[in-house]
Amino acid sequence: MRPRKDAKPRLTLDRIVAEALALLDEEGVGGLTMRRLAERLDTGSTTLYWHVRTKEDVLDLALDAVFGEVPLPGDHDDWRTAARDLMDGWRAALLRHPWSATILDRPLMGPNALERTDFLYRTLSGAGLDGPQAAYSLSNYVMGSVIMQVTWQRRDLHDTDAFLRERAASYPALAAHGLGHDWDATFATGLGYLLRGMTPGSGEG
Amino acid sequence: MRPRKDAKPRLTLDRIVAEALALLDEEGVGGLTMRRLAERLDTGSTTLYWHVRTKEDVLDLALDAVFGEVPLPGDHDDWRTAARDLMDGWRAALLRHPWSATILDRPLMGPNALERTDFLYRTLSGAGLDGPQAAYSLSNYVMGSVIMQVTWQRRDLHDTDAFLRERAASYPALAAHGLGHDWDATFATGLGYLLRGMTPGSGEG
DNA sequence: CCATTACTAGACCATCGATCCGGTCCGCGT
DNA sequence: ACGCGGACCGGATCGATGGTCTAGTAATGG
Repeated sequence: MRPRKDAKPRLTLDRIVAEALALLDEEGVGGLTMRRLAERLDTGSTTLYWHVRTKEDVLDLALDAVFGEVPLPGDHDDWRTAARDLMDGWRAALLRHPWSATILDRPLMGPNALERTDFLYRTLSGAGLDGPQAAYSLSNYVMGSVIMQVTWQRRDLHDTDAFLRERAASYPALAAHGLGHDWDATFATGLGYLLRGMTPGSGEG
Repeated sequence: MRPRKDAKPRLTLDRIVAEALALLDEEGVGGLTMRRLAERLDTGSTTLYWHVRTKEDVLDLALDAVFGEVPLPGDHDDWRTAARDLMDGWRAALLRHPWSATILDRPLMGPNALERTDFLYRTLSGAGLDGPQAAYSLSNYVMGSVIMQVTWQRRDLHDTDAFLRERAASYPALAAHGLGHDWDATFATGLGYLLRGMTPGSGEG
């Protein structure tokens, strides 16, 4: 009836990545297996390996797709505003896909990540700073903040705080303050410290 | 002749953790399997599960052992010096065991980690700062810095820089500067910015 | 019409974390 | 002195995974 058999749309790398992202969003890193991914794409697991060399490739591609969601700041006269916008967007994208925080221990060599890193380099170098040093400072801070936030938000804070209160003798400060707090405010404050500390001209430490 | 049969010393949790740490140091996270760990302890894999609930427990214990290597700073009149010492030791211990950086995406609830976190809380709170906020800012920065350093140092920078130079048109700043740089200096500089920004009295952002 | 390329799938392999079940050794109460 | 129960041990095994082998089928260009 239809011009082609309508059962299966063509399998493409884009479809694989999109489905992997959906699966990761729904079930996290542990839920992504090549079999389940193939099943959701209505194909066999072997077929995936025609488009992809290893599962690591899938993760790399999915992670770079997350970076693709980060908007590149427009033109700013203030480099600090541009950097802050980029870091805020960077963090927001990673937090939208919490699984991504747990696989950040891999080189970010995808085109989306590279494009944003290059933008960061250009912005900071253009302001008279040591580009790599300033860029690493900022992005390291973002990565660490996201990883820690995702890690601790996964826990049931009620149980954790109770655990700490039982050991108040050993950990008085932790028991007193608890572990929950305003992640957004902490991130913004620390980012502000870093940006304020970077003064063009004294580029190197 | 000997009081007991000398073949096998008793298997204890401490021996398991110590051997796991050695195995991780030698072969990384991928090299740690329950079978191989048992083999090195001259026992069967099943036996490990009498002392340990899951493999995750082994990783948690090994990671906390790494934190145990971090020296607690002595008494300082300057809270900034104390915090800097702790963060430097924290970073050094993680870098001594690069595998640890890749499993930092888990709650640090071991006694060694908690003891140091509590020390950090106390130091910062005692200085009139918002303890949790300041502590998270600092430790997030340390975690991110270590993870990124380990991640990028694993790569062959020569190949990576060549890869970038081939794409200099797309990533001009990256191609110009390359990715290698002085990790220690970058870390120290950024940590200085964070510490300088934390002014007691204006504890909250 | 055919052959080459793009693509698909089922069976299969080695390995992993974890468990079942059947043992062995040691300390303690009697 | 004894024996009994819990601490401890290990071979076989389970279900699942990442990845490959082999054998195909659909489309395309000569």
